[in-house]
Amino acid sequence: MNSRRASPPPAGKSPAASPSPWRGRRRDREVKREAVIRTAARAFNRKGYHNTSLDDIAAALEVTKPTVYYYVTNKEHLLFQCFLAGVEPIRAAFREVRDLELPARARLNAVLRHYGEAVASEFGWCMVRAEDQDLSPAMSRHIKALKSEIDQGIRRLIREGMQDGSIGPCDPKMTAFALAGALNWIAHWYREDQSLTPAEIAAAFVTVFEGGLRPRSAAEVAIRAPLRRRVRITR
Amino acid sequence: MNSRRASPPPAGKSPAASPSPWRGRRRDREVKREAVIRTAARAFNRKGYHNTSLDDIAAALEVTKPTVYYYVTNKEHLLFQCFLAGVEPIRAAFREVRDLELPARARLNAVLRHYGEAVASEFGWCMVRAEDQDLSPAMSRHIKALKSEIDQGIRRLIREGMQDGSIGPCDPKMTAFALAGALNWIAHWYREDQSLTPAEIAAAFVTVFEGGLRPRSAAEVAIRAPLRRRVRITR
DNA sequence: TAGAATATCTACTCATGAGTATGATCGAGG
DNA sequence: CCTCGATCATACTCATGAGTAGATATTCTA
Repeated sequence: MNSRRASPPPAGKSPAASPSPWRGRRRDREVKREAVIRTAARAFNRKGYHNTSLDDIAAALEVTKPTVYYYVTNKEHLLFQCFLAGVEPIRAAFREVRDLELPARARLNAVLRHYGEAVASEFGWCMVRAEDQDLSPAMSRHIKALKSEIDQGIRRLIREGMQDGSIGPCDPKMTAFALAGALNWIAHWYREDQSLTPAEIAAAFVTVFEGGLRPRSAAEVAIRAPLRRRVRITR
Repeated sequence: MNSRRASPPPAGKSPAASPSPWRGRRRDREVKREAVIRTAARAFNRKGYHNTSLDDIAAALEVTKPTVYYYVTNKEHLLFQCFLAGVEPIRAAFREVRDLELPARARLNAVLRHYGEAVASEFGWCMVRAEDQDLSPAMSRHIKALKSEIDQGIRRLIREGMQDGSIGPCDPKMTAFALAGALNWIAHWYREDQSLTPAEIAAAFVTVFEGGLRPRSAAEVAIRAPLRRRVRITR
């Protein structure tokens, strides 16, 4: 019922930032394979995994479905590849930061910034939303392991921060969940609201995480707070 | 390829906390309708919207598909009803808190606590994950409006908090996104990790939001921080 | 107790979409 | 310039799952 192939080749529909390496069939295998992944990621991002058919992806690449299958084994692997493309920068961030001579909070912030940018990237949605429900047990395990690695990495940095004093006392597990959750959620709204760049968003979030809601001087609250508001104590 | 239907009626699979009102056919229309919704929510929560067929839901209720259709118009409406069941407590929280004579931060915290509990509830997943991609334009608009209402409510409380001094200066929009995102994400991991009750989680999160990462006295950091860590400045 | 609702089931239709069998075609090396 | 393998398309198969048509059974009411 909906979009199915656009016969006239350059119909000017999707600007297609990368003009797709399918113009004549030279052997740039790897390039094409990556184009498939990226195109799939974009489609998943826009319409969701289950609402995207491999015909859709093929059409976006101006080829047919068997061609797509020539580059990936099946839809599930395709999602998995998108996931990998999404997490890799995050794992890289951990590696980059691992040996820096900085207090743990600074290292954590750096990781979180990269994390946020990754989530706002093309592959962010796939990474964040790759659910075990849609995957075979094997893939599910694999993905879960990678996610867990990241989670543990964050917790470790939090613990280190509590030790070196750069992070206040807190529950590492819950705090890690809160931080990662806030960042993961970017994938849900960034599509609609691109008023900031990924880097700006990541920076803004880190600022929020840093300070929390409480004003710097706790005294100030007591002075100015309870004066206004209509009455009626509910219930 | 994976799990599909359990033929033997009471195979003792899901304990079914509520023993389903289908025992003889008295007219408890509304009760049954709600049972359908709740059962659907549980199924969506466990296997995802797209991996749950109406046959599955019917089987869980020990009836057949047409019976389910007797109570809901279609799958989409079913998801929508689950969504409504999920958001309603949150909207109620805003109403409850609206006229309290408390600093805005306290009111915000109360809302966030209810929010967190709602997300960890049976309907949390449906509420959080009801995507416009899976819904008709009309429903999508409706859901988006409700989500926006909540978002705006949080932003307003943040702004009020900045005015009455109970909340430190920040960007209300980004802060609201961060808070809501962290809470929304609970729906993703609470299924697997139920080591805490929803109330405990909500409380823990609010604590994190309150203080942020920075230690209470900023001075302490400078003293203890930069002493340890192996070398190698990456890149 | 005879309809009239109300509630549920059996047995379909129909569209979609993943995945494939098989054959055409292109481009490069001999 | 001819063959062989790498690419790609046509034209399928097949399972699944949403939604429905048309009984049938049960309860309520007059």
